Amino acid sequence: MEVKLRTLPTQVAGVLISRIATGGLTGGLVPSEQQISLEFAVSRAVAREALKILASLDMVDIAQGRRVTLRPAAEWDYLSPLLIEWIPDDQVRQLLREHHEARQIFEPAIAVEAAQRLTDAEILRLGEILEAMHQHEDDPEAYLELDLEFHMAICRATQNRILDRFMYASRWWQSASRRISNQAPRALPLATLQHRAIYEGLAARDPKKAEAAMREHLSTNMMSVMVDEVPVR
Amino acid sequence: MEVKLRTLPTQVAGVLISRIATGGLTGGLVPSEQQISLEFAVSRAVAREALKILASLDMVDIAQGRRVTLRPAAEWDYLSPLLIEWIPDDQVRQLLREHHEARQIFEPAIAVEAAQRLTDAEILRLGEILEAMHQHEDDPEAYLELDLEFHMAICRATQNRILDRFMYASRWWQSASRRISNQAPRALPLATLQHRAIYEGLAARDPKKAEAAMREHLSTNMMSVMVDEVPVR
DNA sequence: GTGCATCGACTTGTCTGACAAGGCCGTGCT
DNA sequence: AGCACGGCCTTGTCAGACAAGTCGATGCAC
Repeated sequence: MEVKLRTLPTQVAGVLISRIATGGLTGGLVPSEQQISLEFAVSRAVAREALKILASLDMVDIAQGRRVTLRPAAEWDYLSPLLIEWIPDDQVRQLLREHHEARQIFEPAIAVEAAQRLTDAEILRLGEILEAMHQHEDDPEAYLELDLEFHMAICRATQNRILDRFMYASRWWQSASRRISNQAPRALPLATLQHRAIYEGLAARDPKKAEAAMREHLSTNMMSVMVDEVPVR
Repeated sequence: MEVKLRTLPTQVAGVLISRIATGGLTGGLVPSEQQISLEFAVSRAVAREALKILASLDMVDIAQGRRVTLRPAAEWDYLSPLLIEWIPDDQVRQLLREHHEARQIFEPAIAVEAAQRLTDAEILRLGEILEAMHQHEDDPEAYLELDLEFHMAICRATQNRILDRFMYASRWWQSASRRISNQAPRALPLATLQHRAIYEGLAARDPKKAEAAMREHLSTNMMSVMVDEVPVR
């Protein structure tokens, strides 16, 4: 019995991604639609969609008449789960650190903005999520979902769609980061305490307090993320 | 004579985007591949690719058997030029402000990180760009390119691919923002002065000085971006 | 009446083959 | 040496077909 996990183009794109990311391209050339079609025994339509996926990750350029060209690795979309899934573990580990550094930059700033703008309804909602987190401290997966929702809700309260987009686009890294830090002993109850501190700063509409609580929370997570022994996925 | 500006799927996607963004969908339902194919007189393959584009903007969900469903507007990719191009001007104007706010958060932080990490070669390169900017103060388009390159180079120096991605992904907004602020009288020579200050902070590897110069630069730009009369594109 | 299985209509996924349109490069002419 | 042309390869678009999955309505059994 065969389980169909993904569509064909996604699978093909995955192989191409890993081949590109590890430098396994014949002559450094991205294969053409026809070459892909032949090698993977799929129709040209599927090969075509696979290449479109690579293009959407900013990994290649596609133009009529010209063959598909590789783009600089510095510009690839390292926020996409599909890309992350197919690059080597050590790169993922390093990216995880980089993401955490980025998070330390904008999450405290987001807390500051949110503290100045959030509505009573949003405060109420945060309180609910916080309570639910407390209730689910024995269920890591449920806790993780609530944790993400908590941080997203704060970001949403900034009324800034650009910040929101950054946050949303990086949610794979947010999940990965928490999955790791939640492995520490008594991590969940401690996290609840820290989230409560953030909540209180926000509920008091005190930017400084919210920011400080957020920094405190992030520095706890950092320790887990920096450890090399933990599997990244 | 007809000029072909874009591929067919892109054009169709554009119309669908504007229809979705302005609430002009019949019954709130995203049309199916066949409906699109009939309405726009294109093949199903083109209709299909158009929908894939919408999906890549996080505007819709696609799954076999189910018809295409609309996703919440809060999660759309407001960094994509294609999406921006097809939403109303007042939204673009508002998003421009939001982008500037986001920029005020991470660009100073990037300056801090860069000041601690950049190599001699990178300092040299920044100096070259700065000099080129000075030379092109009478050519707004060329100046804009150099300006973007200057800021990208600083971000690149942080050695953080997540930050880099944010910066790269938001380059449409970076361009738009500068195109506006460069309309002010004597904007370019003033900008060169401010960039020189940033450069000097970085070259001295002085995080505080680089950060302060960056903030100064951003606050000048802010004034232009906040003015309502200037066309956003 | 309620619950469930079945069927049919509709949707997206994949395949095949064909031609159009555009870019690249070597040939051969000037 | 330079340029125009033409073949070859590439991506873009079209058409029609069948597979596979979802959803709701129908109708049967209880």
